[in-house]
Amino acid sequence: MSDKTTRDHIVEAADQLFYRRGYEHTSFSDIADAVQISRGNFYYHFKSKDEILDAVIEARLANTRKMLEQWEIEGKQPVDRIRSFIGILIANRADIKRYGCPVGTLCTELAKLNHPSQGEANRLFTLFRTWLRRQFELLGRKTNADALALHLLARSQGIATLASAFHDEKFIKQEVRHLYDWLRSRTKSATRKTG
Amino acid sequence: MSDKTTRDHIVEAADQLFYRRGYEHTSFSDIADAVQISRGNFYYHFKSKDEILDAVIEARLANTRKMLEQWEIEGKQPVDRIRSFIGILIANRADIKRYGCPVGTLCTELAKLNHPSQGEANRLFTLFRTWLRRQFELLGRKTNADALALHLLARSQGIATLASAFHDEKFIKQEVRHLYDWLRSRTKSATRKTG
DNA sequence: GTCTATACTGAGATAGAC
DNA sequence: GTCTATCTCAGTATAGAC
Repeated sequence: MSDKTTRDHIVEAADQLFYRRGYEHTSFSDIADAVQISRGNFYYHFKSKDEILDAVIEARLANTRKMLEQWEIEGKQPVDRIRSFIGILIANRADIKRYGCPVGTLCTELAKLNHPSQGEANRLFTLFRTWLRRQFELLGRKTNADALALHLLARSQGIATLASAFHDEKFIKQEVRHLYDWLRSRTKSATRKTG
Repeated sequence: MSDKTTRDHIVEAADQLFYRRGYEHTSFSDIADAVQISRGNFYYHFKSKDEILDAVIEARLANTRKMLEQWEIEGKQPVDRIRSFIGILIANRADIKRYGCPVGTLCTELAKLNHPSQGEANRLFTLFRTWLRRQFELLGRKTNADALALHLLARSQGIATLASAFHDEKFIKQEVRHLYDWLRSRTKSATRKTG
């Protein structure tokens, strides 16, 4: 565990800071303080701040893939797996209340900056979307699995945004209950509408 | 109409730019270019960039109040008024696809910056929340009117975030249909659950 | 690999002429 | 009220010693 390279430490610290303060608002000094290295030393590991961002996105993609695989192992039934997804809102509620969703807020920021790595960041959303779609397909929702996946993603994003604005954890719990209800109603053999 | 002061022009241009590029990423030069004045001239009208932000938020609050009043005049029934709210997702879909929701993205950004005007910006959310709550109360949903208001706000935010990430207007229309369905189901005398 | 020193840029902000 | 000139500072990035 302690055989992490300096590079790994930089990426880890940057990941945290980009989440909490935003990409643009995080300076090299901020990261340097966190990793306890000098500012100059960065450029041995990365050519620019943008390269750090790309490394952070890459790391998040890898971690997300691992998490999704784990959920797939733990949950035999697709419903259980989707419940795992919904569950992160509860598990991470303290962070979400303070900083919002790491995926949503990063994509939103990069969009405003018109940043070249927008596409890379959006792959995080696509990862969840594809995975959720597959679970809904396994549930027998072949025709609208993608719509259901997007719907669930959107609901989660909205919950994160409002929870952060109003600093309200109770709201997260309230909405998560509704999401579980919604999932149940989509699980019953009834072939009703998407949302 | 053309008796707008320079101050008004600054606030208007800043409003647009803060929405499209974000607050931090917008520089005085950007605003100066848009308004066609020199950078130095700003400080006759505002003491700092933060003061421009406050003026922008103030303007948005005023515009929002006007809009809500208008919806209240146009829609005799509370359901129609709530439908007006949902309708902005369609009316502004082109902007939402590119820049997300002006309220949500501003509040999210200020939260990350830990900016002193966070509270002011959040009043925009509160404005909608209170107004929606009143409409749901008029609908006879006394006990959970606030939860319904928050739920609708969250759904809208999620739609805006995903539409922006995936650059997908069709998704907005799809989800808006579901929102109208949801509203219909909350309108029937049935006293079911919130979401 | 890591450091210090430094260059360069763009940002917010001020002073003072007109 | 609006301008130009300038200040200060923080940010990214580079050079070169160790």
